[in-house]
Amino acid sequence: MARITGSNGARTAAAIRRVALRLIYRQGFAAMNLRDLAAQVGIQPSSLYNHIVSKQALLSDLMQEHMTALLTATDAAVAAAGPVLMDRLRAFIGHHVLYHTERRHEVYIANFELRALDPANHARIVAMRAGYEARLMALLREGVDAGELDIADIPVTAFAMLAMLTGICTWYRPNGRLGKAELVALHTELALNGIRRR
Amino acid sequence: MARITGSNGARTAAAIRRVALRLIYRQGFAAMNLRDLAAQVGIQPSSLYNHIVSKQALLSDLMQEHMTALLTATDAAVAAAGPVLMDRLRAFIGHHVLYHTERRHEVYIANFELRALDPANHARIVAMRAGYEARLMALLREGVDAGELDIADIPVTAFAMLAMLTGICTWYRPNGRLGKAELVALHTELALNGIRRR
Amino acid sequence: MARITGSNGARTAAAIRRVALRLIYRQGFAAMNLRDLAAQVGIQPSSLYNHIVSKQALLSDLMQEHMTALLTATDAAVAAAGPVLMDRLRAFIGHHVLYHTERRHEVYIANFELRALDPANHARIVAMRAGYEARLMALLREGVDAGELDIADIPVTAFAMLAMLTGICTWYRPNGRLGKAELVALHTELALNGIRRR
Amino acid sequence: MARITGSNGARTAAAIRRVALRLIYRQGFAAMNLRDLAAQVGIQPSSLYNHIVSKQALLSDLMQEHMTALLTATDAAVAAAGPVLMDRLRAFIGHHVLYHTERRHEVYIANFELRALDPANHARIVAMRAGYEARLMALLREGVDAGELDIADIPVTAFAMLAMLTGICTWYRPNGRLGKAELVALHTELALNGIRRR
DNA sequence: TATGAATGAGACTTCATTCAT
DNA sequence: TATGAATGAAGTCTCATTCAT
Repeated sequence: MARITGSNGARTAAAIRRVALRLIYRQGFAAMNLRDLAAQVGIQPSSLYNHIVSKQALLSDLMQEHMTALLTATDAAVAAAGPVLMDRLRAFIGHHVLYHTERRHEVYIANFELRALDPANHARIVAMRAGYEARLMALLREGVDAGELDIADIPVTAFAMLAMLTGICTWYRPNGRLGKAELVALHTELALNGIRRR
Repeated sequence: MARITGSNGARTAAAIRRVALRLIYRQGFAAMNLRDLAAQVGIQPSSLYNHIVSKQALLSDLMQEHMTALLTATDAAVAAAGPVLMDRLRAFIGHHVLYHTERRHEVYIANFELRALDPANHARIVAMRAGYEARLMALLREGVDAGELDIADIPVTAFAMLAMLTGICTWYRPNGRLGKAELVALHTELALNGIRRR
Repeated sequence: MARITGSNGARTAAAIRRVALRLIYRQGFAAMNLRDLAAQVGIQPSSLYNHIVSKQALLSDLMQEHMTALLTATDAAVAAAGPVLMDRLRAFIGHHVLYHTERRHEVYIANFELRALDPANHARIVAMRAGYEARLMALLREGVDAGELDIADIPVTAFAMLAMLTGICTWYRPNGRLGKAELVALHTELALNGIRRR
Repeated sequence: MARITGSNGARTAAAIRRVALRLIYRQGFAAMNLRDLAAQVGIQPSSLYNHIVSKQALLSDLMQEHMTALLTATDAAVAAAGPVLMDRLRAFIGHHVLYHTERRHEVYIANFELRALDPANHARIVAMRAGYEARLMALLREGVDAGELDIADIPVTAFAMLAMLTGICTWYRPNGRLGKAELVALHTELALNGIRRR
């Protein structure tokens, strides 16, 4: 009967986010319904509203948290790689691959549920996404300027690289044939081979 | 309001498919509703059912038609490229890029609405998709066996290439900065550079 | 190609009535739909309207034809029984049982779909039904007056007899355990035993 | 429009069942719609689903409750009649008549909406109904074996008796010409006269 | 914080019917 | 006489959300 003060609420909120990520990933935001979400959390639908403002706000929060975390973690990984350009580019790619296997639900949602956001939220998330793409484009430009990369069109190349690297989260399964290290190695080579000056 | 005298069933059916592709592409299948579809076609919602069996069957039909067309057109393009392996691989890539710019609605839907299919339809479409991937993998294997390609993991590479090339249809707009020929050239190089023996 | 002039239409109309009786009997008037009716007749739903005025009119026609036929046949059977009261009563009962096994679809519908009729049709059919009940009540009264029957309440007894005898069409099946003659004999005794002076 | 403060779930559920019985009795299950049901209960159609699973489940529940109540009450009435066979038979008949006047909506529905049940529910209700018929047949057999009844065919006679006694609920009105006691007396005599050894 | 009951909007779909051909 | 295509009304049911308790 005694409730662990101050902990149940937070635990419920966390469960809601966790289950929501899974459901939106599997079914899509529009197809996910709050009944199922509540049921899998173990509460009644009306109780969700003690933890979320609305279905739309839940999506927007999940996306924003994800984008913030992605940008922060990416910057840290690149910064930790030191000053050498190719090290930083490898760090970006490696981190992207790892992040996209470890948090593929968030990633998938952030990529494919943008259209479900209402205009205000949409603008905010798209801006953060553009920031991520801009970081890659800056690295590519640096490499071109330094004569280490051979790239005909930086934006198209950046999009192509991101599409390739992001595609992982549509088929990756944690217990699949390949380990994370192998995935990182394979994709780093595929990506860099495509652009390295030779 | 006004009934179009001499209205043509085939024309209506085609309009339904055309509008449905656009709406599903923009909003997603779950978020699209038949009211809007009917309105944009210029008929009443109930009239849709003179041409479709159900919303689900409409999706499944659109996907199946697309996959059939894609496989047929791909096979023709590759066959037309002659016997040389690298010509056929270039033909596959080039055709993929062109097809994915010209029919990006169908492509996008076929890639991202699989989860909206009911189990029977899902299995059917996934099998056709696997056929498409198998065609690329066969070309890659041929190239490896002939010593022209250097590929560490054929399935992963095939998925990566397809993800990269398919990504185009998420950002391509018909009147954008780049023409189709440039897109084809850029992506062919990016893809082949990643795997060519050097 | 050559059509048997003047016969197809009539044949279709007859088929509609035949199928309608079966469907209404099985599913009820409200649950029967014209799509199924048309399909079982082998035409398109819109073609039904070359033969019927409306779903409601079809029901009303079927009922009215049935009631007319029932009244006519009953009168003939009773008249053929000669002048003796008990012969006429037996004729009424026997005819009722036979008719209710042979045309149980019509009978069932006429008894249980009255509420589906619109007011005008309802009044017409109820009046004919009352005529049928009145014929039985007249026979019972004659029997009471002649001292051959012992009946406490003629209307209630008439209703009870009719309910009992009509009940047959809820369970009778043409190839069942009992033949028609046995059914007639059994029910005649049950009915008469209940009211015969002793 | 006004929301009834402190509204009571149990009360609403009971109202739904009460109104549903009346509407199904009057119009038939297929012709009854949930809009009308909700309106007569005083709630919105969607609110019905806080209390029922589906229209079909509502019907099935109503029937099942009725059959359970009928069987229980019948067994109690017969048991209370003591050991004498004819007393028990009279108790069965008398109870049937009373029950069929007092709960004629339920009775009528249980008799004439069987076809509206889906297969699983249909089988369940038909089995309970067969149990009721079996109770009467057992009494009749006992009477025949004891030499008190003269019955040519027990099943047919049971069906005929039940049809006769059940017919009451098609015409009985609470404030009609006859009181319940008279109805019981009249029908008991009609039924027993038909089968009593003489 | 959790819930049961209610809501209004709207979803897909069915239906009887019409009408030009 | 038959049909394909259209219609408007209506049907059951789902959904996100609210609110008193």
